[in-house]
Amino acid sequence: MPDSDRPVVTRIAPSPTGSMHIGTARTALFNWLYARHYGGRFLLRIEDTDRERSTEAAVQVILDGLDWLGLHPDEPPVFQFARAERHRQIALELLASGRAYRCYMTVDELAAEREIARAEGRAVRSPWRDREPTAGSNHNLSHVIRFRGPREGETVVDDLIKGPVVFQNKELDDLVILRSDGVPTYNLAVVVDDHDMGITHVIRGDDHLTNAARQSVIYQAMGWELPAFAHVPLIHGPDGAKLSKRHGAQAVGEFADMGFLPEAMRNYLARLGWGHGDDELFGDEQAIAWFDVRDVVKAPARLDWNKLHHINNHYIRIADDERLADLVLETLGRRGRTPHPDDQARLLAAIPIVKDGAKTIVELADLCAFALARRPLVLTEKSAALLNEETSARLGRLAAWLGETHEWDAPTLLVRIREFAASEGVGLGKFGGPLRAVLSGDGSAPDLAGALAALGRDESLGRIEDALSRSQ
RNA sequence: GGGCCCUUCGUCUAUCGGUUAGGACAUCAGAUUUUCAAUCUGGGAAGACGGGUUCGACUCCCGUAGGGCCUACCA
Repeated sequence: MPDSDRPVVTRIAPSPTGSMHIGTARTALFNWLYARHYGGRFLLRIEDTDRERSTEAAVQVILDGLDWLGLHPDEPPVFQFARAERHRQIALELLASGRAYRCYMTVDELAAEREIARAEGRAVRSPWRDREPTAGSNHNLSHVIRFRGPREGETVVDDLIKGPVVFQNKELDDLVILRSDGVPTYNLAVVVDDHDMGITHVIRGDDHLTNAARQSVIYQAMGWELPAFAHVPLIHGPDGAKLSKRHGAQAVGEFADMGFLPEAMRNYLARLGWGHGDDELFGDEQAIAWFDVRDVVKAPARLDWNKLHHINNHYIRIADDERLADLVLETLGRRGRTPHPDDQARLLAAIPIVKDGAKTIVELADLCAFALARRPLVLTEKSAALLNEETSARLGRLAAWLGETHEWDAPTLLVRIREFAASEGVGLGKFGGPLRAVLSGDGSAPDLAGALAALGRDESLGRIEDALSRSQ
């Protein structure tokens, strides 16, 4: 149940300062699931008030990332910086009502105070908080506007995941809400935007838990209704440390390039830090029906590549082959491979027989390589070594035997191969290796009958012929 | 330093005072087998530590240890 009568509105609010972290993706997923569960709206806000670090390219990365994941916001994104005037207005309102004050501390003074405050184990204090306003005389001097936070009592963040978290107000410092250059800061902008956008549930990273207290007092000063807060734990690397580049990947785009399917990512990410009994593999409909932020686990979760691979494999198995073929071609294209007109057809024949073993699209592409190779195939040294007088002769007889096969499909071919083995008085092991070698060039072909079926009669027999004529 | 959060198999989790502590991934063993994989069967594997409360604690309370977040005119 939502906590108020207002229709649920959630949002993901990333800052465009680089890549889109997988943790951000999971937070977006949780927001999306929660909104969908209650038939509410899921919004996107780009927090670009840091003019130094925000870039347009990074905005695109976020848009692309959410799009790829299939988490489509219900409204066009709100750009925070574009709303700076509104934020400034609120800052001035706070100033007028005495809930904020001008602070003229210099950078050096602030640094000194910070040091003392730390030594004394208390929050930073500005001497300007209690100074009488001097009728605008020195407003031209460089200064910031600080929020005048309460010094007494406590602020309770009633977090949906962590439960009630109590902060002593005296521990909270008077945060800057308007910089000396007139640009609003994050903590002010978030409150104003979340209020204006009608956000009912702020579901965000654990790292904002303390901010929730600071922001709560601003909501109160403005007389605005507080949203419900839910702080989800961060995602850590396999070693328990904060997820970073050295763990293999941390950006959504990297997972896409590695060949993970978006639906697999959604399933995995949903399962990471949240669960519904013993259910492991489930689709969006089920996730939406089952999801509740209150069930999100309190502890940070580690990224587990094995499980991600396993889930991805599951979704590759049930994925449409044409879609997989397109994805394989895309992957191959990124590697600089020149496409051929019949690639699509060859892939559609090969994918069904190899997809079960593919953990990623990149692996799937590798497994399909044998089907895409063009005649005459170049045999690796290892493959060529499998062809001697005896095996070549046998392959020749096999080719002739297969040539008489009318039904060119895997089950029939398997029977034919077995019959051939019997007629030769040997086991499949005697010619399986050489056959695989000439069919694939590098011995990477899958199941023999399947490979023959995927390649088709002409291509299969042609490859055998090519190899035999060359080894002579 | 201060404030706050967290702690069940290697990993993700179930349990929400009474269970042989369950499942999944990984792992190990066996089966199958034309390489690899896949598949099937089976096994091992956990309540950080120390105190309470209780007839009874993984579940509640306190402490310790360890990990994390915040402590910016970043978000």
